[in-house]
Amino acid sequence: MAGQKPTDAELKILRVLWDRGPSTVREVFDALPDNDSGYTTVLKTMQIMTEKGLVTRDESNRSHIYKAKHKAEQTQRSLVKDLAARAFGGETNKLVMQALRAKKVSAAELAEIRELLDELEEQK
Amino acid sequence: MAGQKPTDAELKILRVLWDRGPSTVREVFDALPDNDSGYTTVLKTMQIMTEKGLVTRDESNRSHIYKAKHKAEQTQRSLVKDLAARAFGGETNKLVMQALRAKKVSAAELAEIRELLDELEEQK
DNA sequence: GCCAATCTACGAAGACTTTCGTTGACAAGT
DNA sequence: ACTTGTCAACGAAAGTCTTCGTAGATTGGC
Repeated sequence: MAGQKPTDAELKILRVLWDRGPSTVREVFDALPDNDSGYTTVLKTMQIMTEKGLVTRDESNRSHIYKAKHKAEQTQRSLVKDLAARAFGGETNKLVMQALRAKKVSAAELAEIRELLDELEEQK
Repeated sequence: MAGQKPTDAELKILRVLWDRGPSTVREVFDALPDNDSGYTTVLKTMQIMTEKGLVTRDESNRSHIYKAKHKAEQTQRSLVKDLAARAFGGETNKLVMQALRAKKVSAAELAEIRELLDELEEQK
């Protein structure tokens, strides 16, 4: 019941909706980085996302207003879980370590992660 | 030139090859958890992986011996990077934090992550 | 040598994703 | 009212992924 996994094109659209909040197709289209696909492509994809339940829409105006069904954090977390399962046999800690090595993380960000670690350890 | 992203079925096979080392199709097939696909399906997928350059194979015996082209860490890291880009706008630290919240990580694992943080900080 | 088992190779079917052209409804301006 | 522009809806095309049936080659046992 966690809602299914968005495809690449769907995820791009979700990211716009998370950023902007409820939006029309036109607004999403304009906000998409690197206009690599046409307006009707975006429209079609958003219609499919509605069928799948990834977004909801308000049809009371001519320009329908679309809204992401799940918060960014929820979807992101399930994507991370999915990758952990598929590529790391569920060993989330391995995923974390690879992520940390994959790209430079600033000192401030490292500190933030440390705080989270503290918090998680307190919960025991 | 980092080699492309493996699909779901391909990743399952790669995980077996990483575990077992160079293997025949039969060995991979037998090692696959939850035999959800037939022998020829696995064979076909591995042939495609050869074309794509995800694996190499030694054809000197009748049973060809397949080998993952890239090490687990390389592929895993690029998968993590890819997810960070697609779902987190490249903010790897956000991905790390979601991962840590997504699933319980044992105390020992937390400690391991702390060590890595120390190491990364020393590199400055 | 012959039969059965095992292997590679090929091709095609079905599902899913992404793409966009076209159509018809509606709106706004003149 | 007429024209122009914007919108949702539909359907079809192309690409990819996963599936497996079938065919042909090779090996091993009898």
